This record gives sequence, C-alpha cells and structure tokens, in this order.
Amino acid sequence: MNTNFVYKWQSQVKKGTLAFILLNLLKCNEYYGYELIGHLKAETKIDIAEGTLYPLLNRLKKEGLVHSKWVTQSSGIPRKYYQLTGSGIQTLHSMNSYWKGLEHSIEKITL
Amino acid sequence: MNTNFVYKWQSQVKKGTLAFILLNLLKCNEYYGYELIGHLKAETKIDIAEGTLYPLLNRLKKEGLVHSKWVTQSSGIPRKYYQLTGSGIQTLHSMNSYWKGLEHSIEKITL
DNA sequence: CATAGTATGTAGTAATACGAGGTATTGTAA
DNA sequence: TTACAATACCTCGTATTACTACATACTATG
Repeated sequence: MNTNFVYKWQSQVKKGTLAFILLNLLKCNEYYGYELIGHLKAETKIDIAEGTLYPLLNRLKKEGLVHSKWVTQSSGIPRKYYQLTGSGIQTLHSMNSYWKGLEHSIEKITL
Repeated sequence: MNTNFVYKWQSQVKKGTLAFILLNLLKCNEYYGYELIGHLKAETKIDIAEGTLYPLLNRLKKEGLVHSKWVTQSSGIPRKYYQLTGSGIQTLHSMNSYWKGLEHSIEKITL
C-alpha cells in the first residue's frame, strides 16, 4: 500500500472540495476566517492551515461569491466576517447539483 | 451566478477524484486508455481529454498502483491495458475509506 | 518580559487538469 | 486515388491551487 500516494491524493481532493465546503458552511451562518478553521475541523475533520484558508477566501470574494465586513471588538484584533452573496447562493446551487451527480456516479463504481 | 467559477471548480474537483475513479474502474476490469475515456463519460458523465488521461495513468504506474501490458490486434493499433496491482488494491481501500468520511461530512453540511 | 493564543495576511513550491499539438493505423465516402 | 474521420498512443506549456514557512499585531498568563 502506497501511503505517500494516499497522503498526496488527499491534498489533491481538497482542491475543489474545500471551496465547496466553505460555501456550504457560509450558507447558514457568517463566520470569520480563523473561526472557520476550527469549524471545519470539528465538522469534517479536515485540518487546513491559515495559508490555505485566507487566499481561498480572497478568491471567493474576488469571484463575487462572498463579501466581507470588518467587525471591531472591545478587546482584541478586528475580525473579518464573510457571508454569501446572491451570486454565491446561486453558484452554490449549481455546485451542489454537480456534486450530487458525482457522488452518485462514484457510489455506483465503488460498490 | 458565476458560471465561469463553476466551470473552473469542476476542473479542480477532478484533481484527486479522477485518480480515485480510475482506480475504482480498474478494480473490476482491465481497460486500455482510450477505452477508459468513453467508459468514464458513460458511467460518470465526466469528459476528460487524452492529455489528462495518459499522464495520469503513467503516474499511477510510476507509483506502483497499476501495471500495463501491450496487446497487439490482428488489425489496428496495439492497445495498452491497465490493471490494479496488489499495492493498488490496498491503496484503493484506504482511499475509499477517506472518501466515505468526506462524503458523509459534506452530506451533513449540504442539508 | 517571555510565551501562547487569537487573527490577519504574503511568498515560494509542488502537483495536476487542460488545450494544443504530434504520430500511426484503419475504414469510408467523395 | 484522395481525403477524412475514427482509433490509439503520446508530449509540452499554462493556469490553478494546497501547503509550508514566514510576517504582523493584539491580548492574557506565568
């Protein structure tokens, strides 16, 4: 069994699924970046570094899927909260439908 | 809705899932490259270019997950058939278990 | 005053899908 | 005969993206 291949493969699987998961998380609530890392680990056991998350959030923002707002606190560093835009919601619907199809196809094959 | 983002996203999703799907297909039968493209489209509606498939098959071979054999025909170009190795089967088991977990996590979130 | 935790971000590297192109054989329609 | 599509293999350059390591700044604790 090629353990190193599996390790690299899991990293490749994240390309695509990470954005998909983040958008789905932001569908229900708004989160700030650092909070998302903990949430992601709790919900999916996927551990990502800050250097992975922040560029991803900026891409999603640049693509108009999310928008952000700074929220200052009485104490501590200001937080940048992200939430889905209208375009983000519609785009997510399209992604969800593609994912369902893929999931179904893979289920057929893996049996 | 950001159609271009969805298009690029689908390409990213393939990074990882493609190798996973191919290995699962080869679990049951042996196939040659060109045949796999048609099979993939029929089973999963995923359309991949030859420039994607052949390098991928070579990677899987280099990693020891598959091995290949040339089969000459009475007429036509020889075909290179691929099949899983022992290491490939065990590696695929590990990948299947990771995928199940991911699928389950995403299912929770997308509800 | 040093360290850990919170919170943001950037730069460089490795991995991979894709498009465009190349080679060769075979069957078919103009 | 000639042209073309289909079969069947392949390579190269580009764009995208996760990861590691680093940088910055505020707060609380020992």
